[in-house]
Amino acid sequence: MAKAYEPAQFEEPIYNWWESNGFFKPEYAGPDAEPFVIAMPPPNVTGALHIGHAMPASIEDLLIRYHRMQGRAALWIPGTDHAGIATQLQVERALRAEGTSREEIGREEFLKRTWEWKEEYGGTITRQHRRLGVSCDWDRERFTMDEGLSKAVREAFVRLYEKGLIYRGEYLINWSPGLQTAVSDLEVEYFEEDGQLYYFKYMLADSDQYVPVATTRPETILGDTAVAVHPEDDRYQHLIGRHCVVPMLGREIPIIADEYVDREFGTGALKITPGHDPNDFLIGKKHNLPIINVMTKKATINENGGRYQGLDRFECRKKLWADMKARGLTLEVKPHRMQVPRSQRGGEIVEPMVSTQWFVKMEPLAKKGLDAVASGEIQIIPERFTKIYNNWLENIRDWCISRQLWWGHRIPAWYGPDGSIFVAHTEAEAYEQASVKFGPDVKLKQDPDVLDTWFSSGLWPFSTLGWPETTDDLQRYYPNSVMETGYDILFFWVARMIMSGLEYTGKAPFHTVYLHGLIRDEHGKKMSKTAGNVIDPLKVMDKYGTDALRFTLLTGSSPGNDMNLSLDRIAANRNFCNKIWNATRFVVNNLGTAFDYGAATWNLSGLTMPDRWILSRLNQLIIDVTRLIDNYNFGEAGRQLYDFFWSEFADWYIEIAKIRLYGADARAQATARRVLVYVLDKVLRLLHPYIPFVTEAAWQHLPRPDGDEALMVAEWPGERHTAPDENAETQMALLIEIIRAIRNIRSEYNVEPGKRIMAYIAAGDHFDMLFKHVEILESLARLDSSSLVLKPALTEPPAQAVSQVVSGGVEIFLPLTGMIDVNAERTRLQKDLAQLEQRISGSKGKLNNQGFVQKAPAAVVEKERERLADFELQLEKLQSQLDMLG
RNA sequence: GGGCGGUUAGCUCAGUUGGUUAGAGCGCCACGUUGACAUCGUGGAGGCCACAAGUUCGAGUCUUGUACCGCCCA
Repeated sequence: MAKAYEPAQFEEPIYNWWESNGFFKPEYAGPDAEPFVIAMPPPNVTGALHIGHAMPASIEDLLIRYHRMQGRAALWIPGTDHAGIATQLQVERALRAEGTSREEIGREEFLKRTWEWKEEYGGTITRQHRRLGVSCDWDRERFTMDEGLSKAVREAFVRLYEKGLIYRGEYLINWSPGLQTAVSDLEVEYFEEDGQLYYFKYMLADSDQYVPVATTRPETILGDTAVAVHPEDDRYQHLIGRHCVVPMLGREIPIIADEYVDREFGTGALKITPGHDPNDFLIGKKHNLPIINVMTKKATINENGGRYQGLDRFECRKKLWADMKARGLTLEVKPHRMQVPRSQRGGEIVEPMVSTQWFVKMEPLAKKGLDAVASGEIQIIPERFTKIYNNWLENIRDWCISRQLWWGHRIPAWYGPDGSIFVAHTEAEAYEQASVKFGPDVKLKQDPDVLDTWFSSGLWPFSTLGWPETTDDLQRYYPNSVMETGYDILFFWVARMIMSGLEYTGKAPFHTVYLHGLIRDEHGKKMSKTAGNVIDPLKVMDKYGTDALRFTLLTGSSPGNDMNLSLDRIAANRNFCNKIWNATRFVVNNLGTAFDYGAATWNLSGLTMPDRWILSRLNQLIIDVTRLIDNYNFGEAGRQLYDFFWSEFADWYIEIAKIRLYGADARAQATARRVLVYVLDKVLRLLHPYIPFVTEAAWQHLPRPDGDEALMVAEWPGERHTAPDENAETQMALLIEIIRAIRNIRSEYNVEPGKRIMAYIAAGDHFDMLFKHVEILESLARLDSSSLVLKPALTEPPAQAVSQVVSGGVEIFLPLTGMIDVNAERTRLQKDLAQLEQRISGSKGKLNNQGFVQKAPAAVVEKERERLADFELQLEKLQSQLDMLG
C-alpha cells in the first residue's frame, strides 16, 4: 500500500470495477431479496454538477449501500429531467449568439436543436455524478422525455381529464412577460421592496366630489372596474351604489361595499382591477364585475388603455400619473414597502393576467395526499415538515399546468373546427374521436402549449419503472422505499408525486420522505457566483477525494437543517480518510506471512483485556450505528464511527497491540493480529456507506474469508461475537486515565518525550489488573521498567516526587530528580483537592436529598454512591500526599 | 398576519428517550522526525448551553414568555 492516502489513484478504477461487476444492480441480491428502492431526484439534463447535487447523492447512496449490505435488492434509479424553461432558455441563448431566434427557426427546428443540445450536454451531469460514487443502476437510467415516460404523461393527462380533474379555463394566472409563458403560483416569489403608494381622486360621476384612493400600481387604473369600501365605513357609506369615473378613460364604474377592504390601509377606499390583481379578481367574481385586461403578453398597454396603448407597464405608470397630475386628480405620493411578485427564474416582475390555460383541480388529489400522511402510510422526516405539508395541501389552489413553451410534453389536446376539445393518448385517437362528430375529413389542431415540467416529474417514482405498462420492474420495485430530496421542493415535487402516485397507481409512491437542508457557505450565506463563495464539488473531489466530501456532507448536518460547508472541514475529513488508510496499512504490514483467517488463531481464552475492550466497544458501535442509520440520524452515526476509529481503535488499541506484535510470544502476536483484522474489517463495513472508496480500497488489502469479493456487497455487521464487557471497559478506562495522568505530568515538567522515567504506583485494589498490563503502562507512558515500583500499597513512597491520584484511589509518584518545585507541587495538589472537595459536596448534596434518593432510578442513585466513594478515597490519598510535602 | 427553524468554545457545528465533570473539527499554546500516519503524535487553554420564569429529586434537553437571526405560507 502507498504511504499516503491518494484517492485519485483508486476512486475511478474502483467505481468502474463495481459497475462492471453488476454490483449496482438489484438483481445481484437474488430474486428472493426484499427490494429497497430510491428514485433519484432527476437533475436538469443540461445542467452541471454543483454542490447542491452532492448532498442528495451522498445521502441516497448511503441509504442504498446500507440496505444493499443488509441483503436487500437495492435499486437506485438515476435519470435526468428535461427542465422545460431552463433548457429552453439555454438553447435560446445559443440561438441568439448565432444571430437567430426560436421564432425565426420555427418550432420543429427548435425542438430538433434542443434535442441535439440535450444529446451534447446531457451526459455531462451523469458523468460527473459518477464521481460521487453513486451506486445507481445505470442500465435503468431514464429521461423525462423518453418515449415511455412521455407515454406516462399522456396517460396521466387523459385519465385526469376523463375524471374531470383537468380543465381548460380563463383565470387570473401569473404571466412572465420575459419568458412569455404562464407560471404556477409556486414559481412566483414575493420580495419586500421599496415602492410608492399613490393617492389620487376618483371623481364621482354625478358630482364634483371624489373618493380618495391609494394604489401601488397606478397603471392598473386603466383596468379598474369598481371602487370598493368597507360596508361599515362611515366616511364612505353614503357613496355605496353611486358611480365614479376612471381617470383619463372616462369609464363609469360602481362604488361597491365589501368587507375585504381594510379601513386602515391607504384611504380606506380600494380600487378594484380584476384583470391584474389576484385579490381584486376574487372580489370581481363575487360582485360580477367585468374583467378588463389592459396589457399585452409583453406587458405593454393594449387597446383597452386608450391613449396609453403601446407603452410599457412602467412607462405607462409615469405617463398616466403625470397626466392625472396635470388634471388635478392626484393627491400625494408616499414611500411604501410592498410585496413584489417576481419570477423564480429570471427575477422579472410577474404580471397577474387573465388568460386561458389548463388547470388541475387539486382538491380531491390533495385530500388523498393528506390522508396518506395522516394515516402514517407516508412518514416525513423530519417530522415538523408534516405540518408544512398539511398546511399547503389544506389551502391548495388549482394548478396551472400549461406553459407557453416549446420544450416539453405537448398537451395531448386537439381542437376541432368549432373549438371543441379532444383529449387523447395519440393524434390518431383524437381524430377517431373527432370523426364521430365531424366526419372523416375533420381537421384538428393540437394545443400548442406544453406541460409544466413538474407534471412529468410528479410521475417519476412509477414512470421510471414502466408505468402505465404493468412491467416486471413496476411490480417488483413499486412502491419505492424512500424519497430523499431537499425541503425546498416539498410542494413542487414531493407533494405532487404523492398525489399522483395515489391517483394513478392507488398506492403511496414511497413510505418515507427524507428531506435534507440546503448547503450554504461556511458563514451561512447562500452560495452564488456573484458572491464568489461557490464550492465546486469537482474541484473539491480533485483536491481532497470524494470520500472527504461525502463524509463532510453526511456528518456535518442534521435532517432538514441547512448546512454551512467549509473547506477546512473537508480537509479534516480527508485526514480521517488518511488515518483509515494508514491504520489499514499498519495492520496489513504486520500480519506476517502466516495469517490465517480461520479459527486456529481465534482463541477466545487468549484475548487480553484490551482485546475484550475493543471488541466490546465495537459491538456497541455496531448496535448504535445500525440503530442511528435506521432512524435516519446519519450525522450522529458517522461521528460515532469517526470517534471510534480514531480515538479508540487507532489511538489506543493499535498502540497497545504493537507490544504483542513486536514481542516474542507467537500466540499473543497471532491473537493481536486476529483482533486487529476483525475490528478493522467490521468498522470498514460500517464506514462503507459513508466513504465507499477508501473503505473498499483498504478492505481489498485485508485477508478475508472466501466468497466476499467486494466490500460494497459484503454483509453488514450484525452478529454479536462478544457480549458487552463492562469489566474490560472499566479496566481500560482506568488504564487510560493513569497513562494520561503520567503523560500530563511529563508534559508539565517538560520531560523529554522519549525519556524512560522512574515511577512508583500504589495500585490498591487494582494491583492485579495493572500488574497484568504493566507492559502497556511502561510502553505508553514511557516508564523505565527496571525501576518501576508497582505495588498494592507503598510502605515508603518517594519523598521527592510529583504525585497524582486518579480514579480508584490509584496513586502515582514520579520522582523527577532535581525538577521538583515543592511549592508548585503543593499548589497543584491543593487545586486538585479543592476540585475534589467540590465534587464530594455536590455528590453528598444529591445523596442527602431525599427526593433524589427516593425518586431517581436505583441505578442512578447507586452510581452516585459509587462516585462519592471513589471521590472520598481519592481525597484521602491526596491529603496524605499533601502531608508528605510538608 | 399565520407557521417553522436557529441561538452551545474564537469559528463551524453535534448533543437519541431529562441522569457522572456539556462534546467534536478547525483555530490557538507547549513539546515531539519512538519501526501506520507531520494529511501525524502527546499534553494544554477555552463554555452563565441567548435571556426570564416554570415543571422536576435533577433541565443544554420539557413548558411558557421575551429578544435577535433565518425560512415558509398568506
